[in-house]
Amino acid sequence: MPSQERRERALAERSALIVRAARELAEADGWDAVTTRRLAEAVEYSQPVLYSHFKNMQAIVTAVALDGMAELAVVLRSAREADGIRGLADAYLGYAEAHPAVYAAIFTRRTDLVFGAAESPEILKTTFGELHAAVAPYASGDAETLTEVFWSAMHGQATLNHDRRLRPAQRTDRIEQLVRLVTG
Amino acid sequence: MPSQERRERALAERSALIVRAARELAEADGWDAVTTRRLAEAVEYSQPVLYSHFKNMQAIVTAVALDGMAELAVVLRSAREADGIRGLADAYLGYAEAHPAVYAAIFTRRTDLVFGAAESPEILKTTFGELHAAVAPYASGDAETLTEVFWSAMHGQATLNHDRRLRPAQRTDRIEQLVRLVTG
DNA sequence: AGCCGATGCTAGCAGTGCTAGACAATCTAG
DNA sequence: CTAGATTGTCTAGCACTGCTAGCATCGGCT
Repeated sequence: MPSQERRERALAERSALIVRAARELAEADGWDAVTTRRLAEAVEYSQPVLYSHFKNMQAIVTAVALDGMAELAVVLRSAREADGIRGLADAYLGYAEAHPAVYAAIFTRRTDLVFGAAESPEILKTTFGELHAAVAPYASGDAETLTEVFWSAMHGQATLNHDRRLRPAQRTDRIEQLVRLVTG
Repeated sequence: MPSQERRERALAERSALIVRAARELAEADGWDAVTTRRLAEAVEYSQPVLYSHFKNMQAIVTAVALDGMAELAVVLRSAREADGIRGLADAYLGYAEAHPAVYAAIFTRRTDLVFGAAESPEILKTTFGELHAAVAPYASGDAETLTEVFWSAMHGQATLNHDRRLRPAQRTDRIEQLVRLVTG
C-alpha cells in the first residue's frame, strides 16, 4: 500500500513547513509573536494540527533549534578551515547576529535539549567539536575546558550584543581581543 | 499635614514589599511563576494594586533587577579589594549561581533597562566600574573593551552554567582559565 | 457633619497554550 | 459499488495570562 508512504511523506513535509514558518515568524517578529494561533494561520491550518506534529510549542522551538544547530555547524566548519580560530569566532558571532531568533532557540530559550550528555543529539557534539578543533592548538592544559571557556566567552558576547548591552562600535575589537587572549 | 507623609511612607513600604515578594517567588519557583495573581496573593492585595505601584509586570522585574544590581556591586567591590580579578570573577559567578532569578532579571530577561548610555541608572555604571577596575591592570591597549570581553566571558559562563550546558565539575577550572587568559 | 478625593475591590476583556468531541474525508473490505 | 472503520481536521471551550474600567468604601478636610 503505497498510499501509506505518500501520506507519511505529506506529513513530514508539513512538519517541515511548520518549523520553517515558526522560524520565519520568530525572525520577523520575535519568539513572543510565535503563538499557536498565528503559527497555525501561517501554515493555513487550525491550531490542533500543530499538536498532531509536535507535542507542544516547546517541541517546535526545539525543532528550529536543531535545524539551526546543523546550519551553524556547517558555517563554523568552513570558517575554521579557512581562517582558524579567528574565522570561527567571526562566523559564530556573525551567525548569532544574522539569525537572532534561531540563536535564541538554540541557546537562550528553554528547550528540552540536553547538552553534554550521552543522549545529546549528535549534532550538538559535532558543533562543540568544531569549537574544540579551533581551540585545541592553543591549549596548554585541558583543551575541553578551554573550549568551554572560549564558547562561553563568545556566547556572552552574542547575547550581550543582542540585548544592546555592549558598545556596537567595538564589536570587532572584542572578537579580536578574545581571539588574542586564547592564542596568546 | 503629616498624614500625607505617613501615607507616602506606607506606599513606599508596600512597593518594597511587592519587589521583595516578586524576588522571593522568582527565586523559589522561577519567573514564570511570578504572575500578577500569585504576586498579589503573596502581598495580600488584589492585582490592580500592583498597577498603582508599577506600570506593568516588566517594571516590577526591573525593580528587582536594580536592587540586585546594587547588591552585586557591593559583592564585587569587596571581592575585588580582597582578591583582585580572581576574587571578583569568583564572586560574580557565585552571585549568579546563588541568585539565579535576580541574575536573570538583571541580564537575561527583557527589561527596559538601558545599558551603556547617558540615561543608564548610575548603579549600572558603578558595577561596570568594578569590572573595569579589576581588569585595567592587565590591559595593554583599550581597557574598556577588555572589560567588555571579560564581562561577556563571565556572563556566558553564568548563563551556560545555569542552563546546564557546561560540565559542572569543571566550574572552578573555567574561572581559573579565564582569569589566566586575562592576566596573561 | 458632610463632602470628596484617594484607595482597593470585583468583574471582565482579549489574548495565551492546549484539548475534547463532533464532523468529514479517505481507505479497507465484502 | 457500497458499508464500515480509520484517519484527519475543525469548532468550541478550558484554565490561565497581563491588564483595566468602574464601583464601593474609607479617610481626612472644611
